[in-house]
Amino acid sequence: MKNFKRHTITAALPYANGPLHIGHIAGAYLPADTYVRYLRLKGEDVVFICGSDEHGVAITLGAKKEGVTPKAFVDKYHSLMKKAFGDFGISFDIYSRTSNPVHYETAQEFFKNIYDKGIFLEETSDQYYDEQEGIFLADRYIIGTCPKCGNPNAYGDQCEKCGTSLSPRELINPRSTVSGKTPVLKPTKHWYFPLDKYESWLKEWIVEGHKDDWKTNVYGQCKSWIDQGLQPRSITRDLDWGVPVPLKDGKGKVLYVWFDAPIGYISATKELKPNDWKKYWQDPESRLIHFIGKDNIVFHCVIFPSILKAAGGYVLPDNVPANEFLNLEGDKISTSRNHAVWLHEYLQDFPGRRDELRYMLTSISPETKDADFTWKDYQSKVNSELVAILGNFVNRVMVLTWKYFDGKVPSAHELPATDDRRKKILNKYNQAHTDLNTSVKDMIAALDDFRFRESQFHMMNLCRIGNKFLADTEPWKLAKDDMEAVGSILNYALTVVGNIAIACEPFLPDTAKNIKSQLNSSAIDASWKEFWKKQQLIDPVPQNHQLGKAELLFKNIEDEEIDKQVAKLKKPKVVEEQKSESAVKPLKAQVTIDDFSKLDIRVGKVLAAEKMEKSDKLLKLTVDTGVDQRTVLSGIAKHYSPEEMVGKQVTLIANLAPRKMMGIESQGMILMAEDADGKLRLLQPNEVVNPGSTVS
RNA sequence: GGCGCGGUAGCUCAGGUGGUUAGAGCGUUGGAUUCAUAACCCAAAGGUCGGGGGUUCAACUCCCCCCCGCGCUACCA
Repeated sequence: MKNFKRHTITAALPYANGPLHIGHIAGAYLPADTYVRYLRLKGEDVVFICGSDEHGVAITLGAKKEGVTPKAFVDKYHSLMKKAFGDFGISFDIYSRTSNPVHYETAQEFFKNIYDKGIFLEETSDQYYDEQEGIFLADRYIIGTCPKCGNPNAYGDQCEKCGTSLSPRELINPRSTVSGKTPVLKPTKHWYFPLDKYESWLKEWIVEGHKDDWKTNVYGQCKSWIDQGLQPRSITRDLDWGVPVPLKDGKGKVLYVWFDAPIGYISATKELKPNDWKKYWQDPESRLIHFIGKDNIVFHCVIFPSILKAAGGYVLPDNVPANEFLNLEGDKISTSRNHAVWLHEYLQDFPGRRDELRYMLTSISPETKDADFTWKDYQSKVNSELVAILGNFVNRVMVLTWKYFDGKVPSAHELPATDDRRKKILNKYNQAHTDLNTSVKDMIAALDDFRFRESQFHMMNLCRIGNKFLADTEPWKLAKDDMEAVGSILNYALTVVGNIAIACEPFLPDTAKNIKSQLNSSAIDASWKEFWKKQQLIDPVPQNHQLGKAELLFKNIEDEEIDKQVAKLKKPKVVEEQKSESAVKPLKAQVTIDDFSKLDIRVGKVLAAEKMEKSDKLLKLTVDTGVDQRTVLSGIAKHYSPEEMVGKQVTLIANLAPRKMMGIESQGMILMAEDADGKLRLLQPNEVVNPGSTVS
């Protein structure tokens, strides 16, 4: 690997519309924090950058639903997340936010820079504008009469009845679905970033250049994207919340959120280092690493680097160690179903147990595939690894030293004396020493390679070897007649404890501190960073040094504690205010009873059902509508199997214009309820009725 | 459906460019031990390496087909 002078480490900017859960932590922030702590311990020059991503439509909608301004909305979640990160001990050098003035300036400069180079494409088009709401309307927020078939409720992008794809301007009598008013046509200009022009460069840089050093999941995802062909991406929006487009004709427009968000890394660095931020982003000897979840791969590997490239003079990410996802008790983590372990709640329920969560999340880190967090597993990891292996080892060494030497580090005597017992001790010592140094090297090699799970395992090996060393040498037996040997053994055991205190710091910072304080190390640990340079055991505790009192590092997690957590998941709490509200869609424009009565809604019975060829979502249903039997296609394949649909009563719109999908005509539409998760459930009468019964 | 990433002991995972009895930790069982939070140490049992073909003297490792999980993408009227 190239030798870099400094490191710029970023962790994905979390979106400021909800609290953090363990999936976020395991995906990006914990690995990033572990890596950064490691770099700092090595004495590297490193900045660790993060902040809240606070722009985008989702924020404005969320704010609207809570009846607050976007600013107030993001303020709330920004401080919530910042506090949770702080409480958990993620050691950002700065946790900033994209609503900061510095960020506005930076993002605008970026835009201007690329704009001035003439790289952007500009396109002006007439778009409908809702004068009452003062907003431009996206195509699907406009309805009107279809020019082809006369359907009065065709959407701006497509008519449901005849299936023709439309543009909003073809509609007769367009209406805004937001206000119900007639929108007016206004020209609006947008800017596009020509990603396609960077295709060959991306191929060279990623497909060829990072074939071997990027993770397979990351590389594969990028290659797939690039191979599919890239297209210009619009990077501006008609919106009043965000970074204003810094051009004369950019009034009322903001930078699209994915354009401004990654620039947030740079603005945050500026905020942190106003005078020399540039070297972290522009000096080729700076190593840029993005820690993200897999949902962010293309932005960080393809789009943002292209933007950096266009801006010119910026370093590109050297690596993007993206993690897969974390599941919880066998299910996807879901905010709306409250199927999640919220970071702030964990910290409340398990005070003083930050390292336990770190340990658990690292040991199941979704580095190569989705992982599953279970509370039972958490308990087992804490009890049988942290308590039994690490905590126990440190404790028994401390207790032995106090017992035999009043807590003073005994001297190491030359042991290879004549008798066999001492020879055996020397053998065991040599064995342990070799194994320990191997583990240290393995641990550090894995850290360099972003393999944190494995690295942490090697760290724990130090404790395993330590335990074995004690069991092999049995100092408590020697105490009867060979205190010199006991002293040598404990001297070495304390050396191991000291090295563990150093080695565990990237993974378990609180534990490191705790062990150090038990070793009473404040006066002696100045040279301990040598460990990271030499990549081998150092001699951290001098003889005669007075130790502090022994204290247990970890407590066992009792069954009741995890039972409580599991129960909490099973019984989703009476959903919290803003969470449920933000999941509910806004009301559509008012209709009259006449509008409603045009619909022929009736109950039918499913006679047959089969999967559509080549489709993941569509089921082909044969429905008895009372008046006929017909074929209806429905996008419910993810939610219902063909078998369970047969015989079911369904509600359908029977007079909807037929529509061809995947080569087959659908004659009607099955009504479904969709919850916040996107989960679909059939709408049925609560008692069986005759097929053909109408709904009104 | 297309593309990408995975599918190895009960659980979490290792297994460059194919080569003797497929490994580790945790769990389980048995033993030993008492310095230690019934912890530690030793040992054993546990896998037709998702399924089926093929290439090869030899495949977990290469090729083809299929199944399952996850993600991106198209069809959800």
